[in-house]
Parts: sequence; structure tokens; C-alpha cells
Amino acid sequence: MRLSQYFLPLLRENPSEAQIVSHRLMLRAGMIRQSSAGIYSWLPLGLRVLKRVEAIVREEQDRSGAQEILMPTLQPAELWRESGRYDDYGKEMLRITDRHEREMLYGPTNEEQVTAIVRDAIKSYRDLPKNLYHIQWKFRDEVRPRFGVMRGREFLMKDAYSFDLDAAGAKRAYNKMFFAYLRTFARMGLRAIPMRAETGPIGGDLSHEFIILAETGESEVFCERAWLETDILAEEVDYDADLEPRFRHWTRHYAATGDVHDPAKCPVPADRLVTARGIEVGQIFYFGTKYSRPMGAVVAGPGGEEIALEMGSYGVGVSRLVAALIEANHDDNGIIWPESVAPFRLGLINLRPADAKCREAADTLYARLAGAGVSVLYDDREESPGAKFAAMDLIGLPDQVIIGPRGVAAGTVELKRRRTGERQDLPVDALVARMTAEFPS
RNA sequence: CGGGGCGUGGCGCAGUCUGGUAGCGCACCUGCUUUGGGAGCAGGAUGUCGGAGGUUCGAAUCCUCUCGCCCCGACCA
Repeated sequence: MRLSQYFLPLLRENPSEAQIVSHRLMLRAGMIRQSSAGIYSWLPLGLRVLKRVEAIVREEQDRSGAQEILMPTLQPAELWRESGRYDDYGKEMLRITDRHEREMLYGPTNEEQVTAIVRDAIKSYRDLPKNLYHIQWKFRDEVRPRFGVMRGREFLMKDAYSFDLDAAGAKRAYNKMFFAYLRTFARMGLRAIPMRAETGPIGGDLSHEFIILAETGESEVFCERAWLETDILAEEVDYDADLEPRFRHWTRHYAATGDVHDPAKCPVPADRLVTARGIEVGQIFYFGTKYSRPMGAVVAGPGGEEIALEMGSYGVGVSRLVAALIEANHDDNGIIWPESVAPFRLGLINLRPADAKCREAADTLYARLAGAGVSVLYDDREESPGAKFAAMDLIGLPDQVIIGPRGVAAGTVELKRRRTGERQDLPVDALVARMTAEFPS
């Protein structure tokens, strides 16, 4: 993509309303624009990141055996009356009346919707277990949206729902999601710590929140220091195996959200306990028959008996993750994208577009890289060098390739790593070879 | 929902107290010069001062109502 043609409205100054670094950088880097309180448009650069985050979430859900569906944003109030939550949910639920005076709502979550689907379609224990997920926009009419897309009213969320015959099966489903989440966040380079959490309005008795430690986090959390020294999960997970031993291993260190943590009962001595703030990027719940019973989601068991489905739900804040990634990956100059979610693999800077040799060298390299399947953002604008460097650092692509008169004369280009600032001059062929090897299409 | 703050050109702000016909920096347009870390000079364009009503000869400025946004707290799969 040529930057001269790209819609990338950068801001040189911090918008006054943005208080935390991810919000400031998302606005300055032209990723998002606010529409109204807690509601945002995603511009090309931001949407690219959102899609890449979504893709990783999807791949890991699929890998774990969950199946993707897509449920609507608008739901009938009737469904929520069945579970009893229509009145309980309060003003956070956006209620809408259609032209026929039917009560509708913009879904803040989808337990009722998915339970109704499964209830109507699955009648036998033979059809279990099932885990269905979708990635869909949600709306929660927060009293006070803030921090950009970190706590918006409208947000993109992956929510999965598991259906099992008994509690043991539900725990197996829970464990699968537990590891799918560890892998999902690890692939983004995030250390997300699973912490014991309250179940809140979802109900139930087992829940973990996946928390990224950050000063700008909204909630206070507590964990054993060992968590900070543990490598994030990188290895494969066999989802057909019994994951319980591995689950115990990965929960052996104490970690709890502020709601659950009780200093008097904490098993970890103070010198090994870390008190920090955290960003919740995912939460998993086991809640048994809380929805299946009132909604009549039952199957016939082996003996013909009626069995209420054992359920769990599993959420990942996809749009929030984009902000969380920035909170975890930035410096004074801007964003530093992990390669797995970067909007482009590298930025190609032509320092002298007016110079015929530089232009030819840059155009040629751009064509070669694009032809090799490397995603490149090519800054071919007439701007001063400093402005180009600043813009490229701000948007945070993992690598920068700089073409200027010096290198062109010597037959080299300069490669700069955004994260380390490390620079080296390379022959063009070597650069192309390295890029295609590091990031094969 | 309690408390506080802010709405003036795309962004950041001054001007409001003390009413007199809107200004600065950046960004934008044109030209020339520049070109390895947000260039310089010259010229230019851009505003229903959030909205409505009122007071006044005259309102960004005073009064009333209203809308929106932000911050702290409470709230929060």
C-alpha cells in the first residue's frame, strides 16, 4: 500500500479527551475515530489490526474444537424473559422497540440466544458435547465509557458457549477454552494471567479472568510473583487429551482478581505476592444449568431420562485486545506492534521521492516485496525525512526499510527494527531474502 | 447515578471575569528554497464561537434552558 494513497489521518498532537496511552496512540495513528461516547469507527489501519486479532482468536477457537456461528446483534426481549434476565440486566441493556411495538434489545451477550438454538436443535445426549462461538459486536450501555475502545459501549467480542451432558464434560470444555485462551494471548505476545474471578451476573461457580498487568488497568489484581517469571504458553495443546493435570499445573500459582482476593485467606506470603493493576482480556465461566433449566434446554439421556445441559461461556474482548496490545507494546515514539498482529509487516520509507534513483530503487523494492507476499506500507510521500520517521515510528510497524541517497549510491538499504531501534545496511537482495524467509506468504 | 470540568477552523489552545464585530501554533493550499529525525521564507484559504431563547444599539463574552464530550467516584463477563 502506498501511503500517498492510504487513508491514514495522523494527528501530531494528543486529542485532549484521550487519557491513556492506547487511546491517544489509536487516535494519533489514525486507527479509530470517535462517533459518540464509547462508540468508534475503525479506520483502515485500525481495522487491519482488529482483523488480525480476530483471526488469531478464531484460529485458536477452531483448533480447540469450537465451531463458529454468527448470531444477530438484535434479539427479541422474549428470550431474555425466559431466563429472567430481561428485568435483571438493568439499564446497561440497550432496549429497542420495533415498528410493531415489539420489544427488542441490542445484545450485550448471547447466552439466551445460543441456548435457544441448541435447545431447538439438540435432543439427544448423543449430539453432545458442542461448543459454539461467534465474533460479533456487542452493546452495553455503560454508565461511563472511557479509555477509548478499552471500555466502549459498542465492542467486538468473541463469545463461546459449551454444552455438555454432565459437570465432568463441562469441566473438559472449560479446560479446552482455558488452554485455547492461553495460546491465543501467547500468540499475540501477551502475558495473560488466568486469575480466579467472580462469576457476576453470569452466575455459576467456576471462573477465570485472563489479565494483562498494566498500570492503566481498570481493576486491582493479586498474583504470586512466580507468574511474572513463567514463560507464556507456546507449545501445542492436545485437545483430545485429559487436560486436567495440565490445568492444575497452569493454575498452581496463586492469582486472583480484587473481587475474590481476601488478604486474610491469601496462601501466598506478602513477599511473594504482587499487587498490580490489570486489563481483563478474557473471562471463562462454568455455570451449570443456570440457563438450560429455565429455558428448557434438555436432552434425552441414555435411559430416556431428561437431562438439563451443563453450560459454560467464554469471552474474549477482541476490540479491547487491540488497545491492550498497545498498552503492552509502545514507547515514547508510538506503537510497537508484535508481528503477529501488525497491520503491515514493514514500512518502506523513501527519503527522497523527488530523486529519480531513490524513487526507482524504492518502487522496485516495493514491487519485489509485494510480489513476494510481504505486506508493505510504502511511504512515497513528499515529506521531510523527520516527518516520515516520526510517522512510521508512531504507527509501529515491526520493521522499517529506509531508502535514501546514501544507500542507493552504495547499493544498500537500511533495515531498522522498530522495537530495538537496531539498524543495519543490507544489499537489496539480502533484505528481500530475509523478509520473505521471516514472513513467508 | 453523585461530584467536577470542557465545548471557539482538521488538531491543540487564547479570548469570556471587565460586551464593541474572532486570534495564535500545528495541519491544509500555491510558489521558491530545502531534504537522514516532525524544514525555511513568502503568499493564501478555512469559523452558524455546541444549540435555542432572552437582555442589549451591539453577545464567543451576560441570563435562562438544552445538547454533547471528558475526568474522579459508584457501577461493570
